This record gives sequence, structure tokens and C-alpha cells, in this order.
Amino acid sequence: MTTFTELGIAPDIVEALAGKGIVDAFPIQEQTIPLALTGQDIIGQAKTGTGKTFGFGLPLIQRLGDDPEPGVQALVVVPTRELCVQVTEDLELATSNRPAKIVSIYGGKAYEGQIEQLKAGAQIVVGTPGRLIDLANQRVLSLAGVREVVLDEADKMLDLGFLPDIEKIFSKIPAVRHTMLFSATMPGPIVALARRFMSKPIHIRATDPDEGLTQANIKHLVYRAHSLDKDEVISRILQAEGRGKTVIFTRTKRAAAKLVEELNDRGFNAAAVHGDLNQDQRERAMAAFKAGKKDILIATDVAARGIDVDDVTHVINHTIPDDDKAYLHRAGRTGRAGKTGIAVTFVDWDDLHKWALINRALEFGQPEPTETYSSSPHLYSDLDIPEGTKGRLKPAASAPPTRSATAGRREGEAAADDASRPARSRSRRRTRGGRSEGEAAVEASGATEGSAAPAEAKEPGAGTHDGKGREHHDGNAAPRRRRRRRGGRSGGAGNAAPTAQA
DNA sequence: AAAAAAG
Repeated sequence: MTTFTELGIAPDIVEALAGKGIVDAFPIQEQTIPLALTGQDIIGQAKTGTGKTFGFGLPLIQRLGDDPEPGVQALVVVPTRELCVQVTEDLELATSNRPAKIVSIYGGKAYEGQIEQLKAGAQIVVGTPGRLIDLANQRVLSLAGVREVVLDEADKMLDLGFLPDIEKIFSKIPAVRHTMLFSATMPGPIVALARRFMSKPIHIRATDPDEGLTQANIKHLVYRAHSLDKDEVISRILQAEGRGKTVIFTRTKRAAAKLVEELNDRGFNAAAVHGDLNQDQRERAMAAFKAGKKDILIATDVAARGIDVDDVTHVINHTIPDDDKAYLHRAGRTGRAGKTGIAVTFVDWDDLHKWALINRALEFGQPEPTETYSSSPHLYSDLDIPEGTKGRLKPAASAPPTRSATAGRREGEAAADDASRPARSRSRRRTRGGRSEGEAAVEASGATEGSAAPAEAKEPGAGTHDGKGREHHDGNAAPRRRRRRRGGRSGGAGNAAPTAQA
């Protein structure tokens, strides 16, 4: 393993990282840092969760010098506000021993604080396009002194929705500059387009080109959702032994809002992030999820890219994403930094073509979904979720909720009869802090592993998804079953849930 | 077509 020192990173930065236990460089960092330090333009591509942020962040910081003049000299552009916050935090960590100041410029927030920090002379700006342009137009933000530019999630930043903004931003930045583009996905046409903004870029892939882009440490499970009660099946997955944090993706903001309500009514501890919420709500949801106060995050694609939360063991695609890129980024919220994860996808009747596309593009090797539908749910790939769900994904017969020995105590209330509880009241199941982890990270190289082959997924036993005993979280007792608000089935997930929770 | 991103 290479250290950051060996890659040419200055002692004060190395020390700042070491304070957080970050000592060894990931392959993408090994490959990009020395080159980026020389000012080489770079298109950096590496799998999700393998250290791209520091791949561009450390050389960017170092190239500004240890005591840069006041004024904006480096710009990192990101596609979402939450990622903006996260990247800012990462860069702040790396600069904790030097005076360079970083300011986060994104929408939904008061102007004053951002403007103040700019006036105070911040050298590094991390921002989303809209507010960056806004402040540039107001002449509060000058990009004329920028010499380091990064597009994070670069393929996203260059797609049709963002391209005009990006062009506008680049038009305000001097042509002589150092430019870096990073993403896990870099389609050929986007790379070609990207060259317009770069000079003699080198395309670095920290993966074998013919290896595929899926993380080998993520197991992929795909369900046909036709005639399936998704909420019910998801409830069961959420009760899997060994489940850590879970991100559930929906296609629409409305679906996210509805699902968070449904799951919380069922006694889960979920938060939602999507564009219909105000920024304060979004940030509180993210903070609660990161801190473990909520162990389920329900999100639109706003959280599909870049978001890095420790101990996400499951990603659930409530609705299948649009294409292989979106799939890969969503699934990549788990299996980060060498850990293992599970990605579960539900394929609706109308979305079979999307699954076909993803299956082909990511070389999952699953049978093409051409066979006629029967009324019984069909599983495309093997399962790793609680026994009793396999092959029979209908709601189970109702059964008394399993009150597990590991369930956290409710806050300030005695255990009341579940069924008698008013439907609207929330059960506050405490997420237990201190999930004991103890596992050594799996070989932290996303670069040397083959792509996933879910078809032959074996059954390592619920809870240990690598079969090696890692990832034994024990903080996920089955929530109390709540009376359904809406009519319909009153079936419980109870008897499908693993009974041995302790 | 949806989501994201300025207000």
C-alpha cells in the first residue's frame, strides 16, 4: 500500500488525514495524485467508494500552496447540494493544518454566510451551478483568479441538464488553468465533450477497462415486482439480520414522501431526502442518517451520486433506475471503501426494458426478461434476504410481531399494545448507537476485482453478506408492527422476519 | 418523463 507521503503529499496534509485514520492511498489516488501535482489535466475514473474525492482534492489543495493569498483560486463543481456539503467537509479535513479556507456555495441557503466567507477571502469554492452563477452575476464571486477547477461527477455535470451552466461557469474562468474531471462513469461521448474544457487531458481509469464497473463487493439482487407488494417485501428486507444503514431510491419525489410515511408508520426509523423538501429538512435528514439516528434514508436520485455514509449495508431500488449509470451510482452508496453491500432492485412491469439495458450494460449475465408473466413473482437473481421470502413474495399470513431481545427501548413510553396504538403516532424505535464493527476492511482496492456475478449468488446466511462473518451489525431488530393506515392487507411481516435476532 | 440546480 502506498502512503500519501510517497505520492508527494505534504506532511501537514498527511498528518491531518492520519488523524482520521486515513493512511493508505486508494488506487485512483496513487494514479492521479502524482500527475495532478504536476498540473496535468486529468479525467479520473474509478469505481464508487474508492477515494476519488481525495484523488483530486489533495493535489488541488497542495497546488494552492501552504499559505495562499486571499481570493478564490480553486473551484469544485458538484451536482447536488448535499454532495457540496460533503466535499466541503472532506476538503476541510485535509486543510485542517493550513490556513486555506473553503466555502460552500449552494442554493436553498441564506446568501449572507456564503457572501461573508467569500469576502473574508476564501480560496477554495465548492458549489452547485445555480448559486455559483447567481453569485458570479451579483459580482460577489469572482472566478477570474481561479487556476484549479474540478468537475466532480463530471459526466453528470456535462449532461444536457447541466451543460449550459457549466459552459457559463467555464466562460468566467481563465483558459490557463488546471482542470480535473472525476466520476465512476465516463461514457465515451462525454469524454469527447469534456476535452473542450481541458488541455491534453489524460484519462486515468483505476480499473481494468474490460473489467466492468460494478463493485465486486456489492451483491446485486433483482426482483420482478409485478404483483408484488413492494412495501411488504421491503419491510422484510429491512428486518434482515445484519442490516446496517439502508438507502431506498424512488423514481419520484412523491413516491419518496409516501414511502417514508409508510415505513415510519410500520415502525421503522426512516428519513427522506428529495427536492420537495426545504434545504433545512434535507440537511437534517442527511445528518440524522449519517449519525445513525435514522437508519433508513429514502431518496430520489438527489442522493444517487457521491454521497458517502459509513455502514450502508443495503441499497434498495424501489423503482429501477433509468440506465446503467444511474444504477451503478445508486448501488455504489453501499460497498464503499472495501466493505460489502447488497443492492436490491425491483423491476416493475413497465420497466422491463430498463432492466434489460442495465443487465446487458453491466454484464450481470441474467436471463433476458422475455418470458411471459405469470402471476407469481419471479426472481431474476438469487436472494440473500430473510428466509421465508424466497420465491414467495406475497405478504405472509399475519403473525404477532417479533419483539426482539435486541430492540432498543422506546423513548419515554412504556410498551403499549401495538395494535391499539393510534395509527398516526410514531413509534420511535431507537437506532442503537455503536454498531460494533470490528471488521477489518476488505482489501481496499476496487481496482483488481472482477465484476459481480449475481446469478450464482449463494446463500451465505442472512446477515453476513460476504459469508466471512463481517458486517455483523446487531442494531436492527424488527420494528414493532403497526396497524395499517390504509385498508387492505393487514398481513404482518412478522413470520417472515428472522426470529433469532439476538 | 423525472430529478437536479437560483429564487
